[in-house]
Amino acid sequence: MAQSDTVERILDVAEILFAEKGFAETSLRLITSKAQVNLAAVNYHFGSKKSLIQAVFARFLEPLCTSLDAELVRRSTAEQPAWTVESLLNVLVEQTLAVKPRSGNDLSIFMRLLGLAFSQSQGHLRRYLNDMYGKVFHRYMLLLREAAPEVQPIELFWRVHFMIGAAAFSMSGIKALRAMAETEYQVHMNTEQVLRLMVPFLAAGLRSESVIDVVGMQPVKKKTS
Amino acid sequence: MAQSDTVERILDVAEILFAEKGFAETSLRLITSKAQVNLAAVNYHFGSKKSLIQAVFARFLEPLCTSLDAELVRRSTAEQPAWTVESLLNVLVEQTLAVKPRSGNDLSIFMRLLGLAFSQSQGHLRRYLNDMYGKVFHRYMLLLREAAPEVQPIELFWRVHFMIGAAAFSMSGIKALRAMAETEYQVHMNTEQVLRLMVPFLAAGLRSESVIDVVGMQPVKKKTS
DNA sequence: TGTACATCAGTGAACGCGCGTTCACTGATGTAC
DNA sequence: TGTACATCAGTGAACGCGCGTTCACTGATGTAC
Repeated sequence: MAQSDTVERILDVAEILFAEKGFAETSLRLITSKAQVNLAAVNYHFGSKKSLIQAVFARFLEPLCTSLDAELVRRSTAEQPAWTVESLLNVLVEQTLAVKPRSGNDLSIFMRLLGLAFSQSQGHLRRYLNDMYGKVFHRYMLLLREAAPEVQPIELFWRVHFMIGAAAFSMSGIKALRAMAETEYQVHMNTEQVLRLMVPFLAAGLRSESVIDVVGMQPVKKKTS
Repeated sequence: MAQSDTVERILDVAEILFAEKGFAETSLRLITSKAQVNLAAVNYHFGSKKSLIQAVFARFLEPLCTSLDAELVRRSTAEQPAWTVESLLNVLVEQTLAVKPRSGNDLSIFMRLLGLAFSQSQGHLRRYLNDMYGKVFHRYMLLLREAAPEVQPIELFWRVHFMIGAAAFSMSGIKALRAMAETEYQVHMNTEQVLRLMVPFLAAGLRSESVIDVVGMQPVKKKTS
């Protein structure tokens, strides 16, 4: 066995199984047996199960965030038409699609993992992702805010999370949903097409008229007042 | 101890803990010790951990689905203005809010549980929920289709799932998200306000202009051709 | 009214199991002299 | 070129632990005669 082909094999299998079953429900024994690797190898190479989870995320988020960040900077400094909500959504879709081709792994695995990162209560993971990729997310949020100045920042904050939810959820269940759509409407769609279907839905939602003043909010009380 | 006050105590505690930590991460030992109840009592009263999970859902979904269904029927048969996308979303929000006041439990617990139901891979739970509450969901889908006739059925199918995702995801992470919003914008919002914030976002997305012809689809090939 | 039995909520202790992790060890490869 | 040692990926077996579940049992209450 060539040097440390083991590490890749563990990551490949772990990625698929985590996406399929979640973190707590996927045991190291299952991962290592499917990867045809010794049980102790995970702790040898990664140190712990937690670190393995982080490594799985790093492997696909690192290139995505790097290239997304570069593209945001490039098109912001170039003399180009200003960002619109649509163009911001589109650049996200394009960069996600561009990162995809590693092994035979499907785009939907990435999306499902992203969804899990938020919904499973892995505190360590949320902290890790925020430390590593918070900067890109923040830049994206700023651009989005400029592109939709009529929406109040806090409402935009929530809308972005509605958007993440729509994406993570649909993508995470995309296999089952596609099957349902096929039997019911006799039409086949791939993951990329579903992703593109999301753009106008989300753009319209993000730009829709503000209701935050109707809903009402209380300012946070200061501790010393 | 009066007869079977135990059952309620277990459900109360389980509901909170499941919402907080997820199903796999919440042990029966933790539930029974917090409920000050014997460990074996869960299996005595519910039969298994799976059944306890289902019982937790049944206790709050049963009244919600019953009253939602009744309200849909009532307003469909009454001589009322036809359903709009907004009024359909609003009736869902209203019925959810109306069910809330049982013990001191927060609305966000219900919402977080709903989110978990989709995102944790509990196959038995998804099957159970579909069996019990699939009928109401189907009725709701039909009304939505009538309210947005300009959107092609298959695109509406996907958009409804974008919508479910947005709701399930934001609600399942609502505690963390609210904390972020508070530190960043110095504004406190409760679950009800977030829920109402979702309505215009989703309505605009659902009604947005169709792009399905641009995205392109292949008709499903018949097996014999 | 008194006795024998049935029912049933609840208990305490133990069961076997699968988990993440640890550790002493192997065996191949590289390096120093 | 040969020997001694270091490095390091990988291994096999065991560790202790917490888990869901089981089971024989208790003790209070209800019922039949």
